[in-house]
Amino acid sequence: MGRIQRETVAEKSAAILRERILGGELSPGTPVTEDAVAEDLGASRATIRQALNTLLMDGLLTRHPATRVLQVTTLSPEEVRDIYRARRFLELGGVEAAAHASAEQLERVADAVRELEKTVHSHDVTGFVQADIRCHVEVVELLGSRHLTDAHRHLMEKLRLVITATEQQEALVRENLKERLAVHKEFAELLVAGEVGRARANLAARLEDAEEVVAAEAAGGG
Amino acid sequence: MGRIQRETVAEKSAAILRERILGGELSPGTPVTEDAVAEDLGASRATIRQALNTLLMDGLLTRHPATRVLQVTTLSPEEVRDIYRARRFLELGGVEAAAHASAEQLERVADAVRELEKTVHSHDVTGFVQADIRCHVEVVELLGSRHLTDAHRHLMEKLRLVITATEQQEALVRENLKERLAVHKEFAELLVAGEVGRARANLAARLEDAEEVVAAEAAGGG
Amino acid sequence: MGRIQRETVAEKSAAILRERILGGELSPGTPVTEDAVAEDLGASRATIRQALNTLLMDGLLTRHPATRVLQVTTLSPEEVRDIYRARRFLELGGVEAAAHASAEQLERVADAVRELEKTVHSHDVTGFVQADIRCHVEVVELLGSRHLTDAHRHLMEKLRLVITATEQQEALVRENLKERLAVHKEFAELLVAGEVGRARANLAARLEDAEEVVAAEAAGGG
Amino acid sequence: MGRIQRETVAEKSAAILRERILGGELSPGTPVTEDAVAEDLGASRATIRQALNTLLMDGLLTRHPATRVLQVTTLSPEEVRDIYRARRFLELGGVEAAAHASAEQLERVADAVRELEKTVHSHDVTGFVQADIRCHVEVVELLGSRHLTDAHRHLMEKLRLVITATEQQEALVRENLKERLAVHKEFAELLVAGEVGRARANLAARLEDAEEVVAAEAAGGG
DNA sequence: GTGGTCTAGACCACA
DNA sequence: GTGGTCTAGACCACC
Repeated sequence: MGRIQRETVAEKSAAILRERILGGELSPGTPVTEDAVAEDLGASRATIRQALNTLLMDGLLTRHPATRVLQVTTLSPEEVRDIYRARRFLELGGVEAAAHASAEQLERVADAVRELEKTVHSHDVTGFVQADIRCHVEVVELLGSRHLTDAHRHLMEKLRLVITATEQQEALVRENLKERLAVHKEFAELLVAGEVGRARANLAARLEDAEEVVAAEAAGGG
Repeated sequence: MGRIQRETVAEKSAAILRERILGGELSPGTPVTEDAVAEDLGASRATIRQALNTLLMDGLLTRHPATRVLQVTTLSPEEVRDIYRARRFLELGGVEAAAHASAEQLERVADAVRELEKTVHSHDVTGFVQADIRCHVEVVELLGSRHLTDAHRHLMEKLRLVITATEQQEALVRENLKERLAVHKEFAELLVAGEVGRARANLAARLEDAEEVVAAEAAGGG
Repeated sequence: MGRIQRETVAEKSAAILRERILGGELSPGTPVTEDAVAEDLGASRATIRQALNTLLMDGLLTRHPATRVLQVTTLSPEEVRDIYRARRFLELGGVEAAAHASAEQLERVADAVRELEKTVHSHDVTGFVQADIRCHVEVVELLGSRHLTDAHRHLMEKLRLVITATEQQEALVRENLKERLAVHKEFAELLVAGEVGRARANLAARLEDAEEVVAAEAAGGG
Repeated sequence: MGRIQRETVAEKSAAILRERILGGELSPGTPVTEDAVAEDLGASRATIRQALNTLLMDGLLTRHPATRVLQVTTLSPEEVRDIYRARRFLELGGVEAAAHASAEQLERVADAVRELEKTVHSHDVTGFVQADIRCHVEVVELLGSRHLTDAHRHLMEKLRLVITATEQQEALVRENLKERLAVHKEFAELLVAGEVGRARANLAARLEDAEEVVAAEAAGGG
């Protein structure tokens, strides 16, 4: 725990930019030039280049084919739906796997939900979103493959591009926070109780709703 | 039509190195230093750095924790099994999805098998391996999500690290080439016929066998 | 070994256009405008301009004096005869030089003929034309000056403008492929045997025949 | 004759630079950057780029393989000898062709020599060099192929890279101007008289001498 | 509509 | 930091 963590300037830069993008500070479509970033972060262009490359491969940045200029990725509705198809497959697969999961594994899902509950009580919307994500991640963990959870984490990150915290959405979220918590709790209970079919239905319904909201957002923003 | 596409020196370098690694020219554990590669490929260190970073993120290179020197990734048996868990999930999921797939989609799987057949007739072992991979890729395509097929492609590439074409293996492969083709053909027929259950069993058995072989190889090589 | 080499978009564009012209895809007289090419190849006008300039200086494109529009060069019969005068001088000079050439050099000519033989056996007409050209190039190589071989290569390329692979010609070529091979083989043997006079006569006759055919073609096509 | 000749800025720029290089104003090895030239000549970089490209293809500029920076070409002694091999072949071939040349054609050679004589009388060294070149060009003209004379002109231009007017050379040239004129006159007379063999010897001797001088110069300069 | 010219801005690579 | 490379978008001139 007390271990020193070396982190290169490039990695730090990438992390900062990632946060800015996913936090909505840099909205989709914004051009991102090496020079500007280098000056802004006070690093050399070569270093920034590396950082941008990381984000490019993560899909957070996209290169304009002609000008080669980088810009914050704009997710098309079609791509959002593709991601949801993938999520559905991975997460529902996780639910299915719950039937053979150890009690310890299931407990981690339940724990994620409890964490979600805390954020509701403290009216912490940002925390809610993170905890919500963790709830989904833990379900995929049930599949027992690091490679699959990595792929899933990647999908979730990409989605954050479009779920950027607009004020309206925040307000909207606040409205139904409790409602959503209830659904999550029900889901966790079903899972622990071994009621795979009903847990599956619960999750599927949630994903379907979310897909529509996010796809609409992507269509509107694009 | 004849659209031109640019490829930077860094991309070219990465592609060359990737081919060397996956082709077994650079075997797992081989240290890879910026200087050496830079001189070898006739590019500057900064450029090579970028290329190596790409491969690092692809998992083809690993950084030695102590010396920070890059080396060709050595897959542990445990990691091989993790990859196979992921493959099993994705590919068997693809089989399941075949029930709702269009005739056109199923045709692509059948086509991949036909291509495999050709390589057997022309005794093209290298081609066989590639066609074999394509057979599996096409099954995952049935899931209809680019993100999932990308993830799968990534897994397959990593596996090539350990399935490197040793002469012994080639000989071994030659032995049972026809046998393996027969299994593939049966699989394709079952899939097209809508016999999901039996197709699933066919594929599951193949994956299980392969996992044991590859995991053993990884244990031996490491 | 695996040294990387860069190729600019302009160079790539020039190469593509050259191939289209020499391959007969763009026939003599066809107008070539910057805009059209730029859009077709997906490059900017400035870049394409550079590529077109290269081809202009190579003589593959000609600028219409009035409209200043570029068009694929149409070789006049007179120009064809000029080229053949030059070829005759260079190639017959090469034959003369064979008297003082090393065995190794002569072997390269013989090798070119052997390559020609292969293409006949495999009924590869395209390959035949290329190998035929190489036979002539190797003779000029005997002169031992890179500048002369460059000039010769340039002539051969220009001729390809009018020897474009029309189907009729292909058929015609197929007819006398073996016959032409025989003459080539005899030539190589004479050369290696040091029979300069007879080798000279052999080559001179071939060039004279070819000149008539090509000049007629140029007269007809123009 | 009174026709208007449009000349693009790029062409003009190329001509100016060519003159600077061949006139020794820019000596071999001097780096030539787009920016500097653009500012110097008052044209845009795109335009200059085109001009530089022309000179690059003419062999007057060379691109440093690593840095891609252009610099005035430095001729190696080996390349000088290659050029002389080519010149020997072309010019001696021209002499040979004199046997079948028209009186009018031979007259042009004689005229070139007369022009040379004038420059000697007016002590015009620069003019002497130009007239000297014309004497050689006219001989190649006897071959009757524009393509060959073009190739020859190209060789002569490249040589001017190393025959740059150093003061010492100028002095040296002044010394033997008359002597060289005498040899030229003898050559023209032999040619007109149909004494091909002796004309050939005359020219061959001159070329051999020149080759040694120039190759030595190239070795010294490099 | 085609070509010639130019500006402005960015990326790419080397050193 | 320098230099090469490329794009985008504009203006003018000519037929």
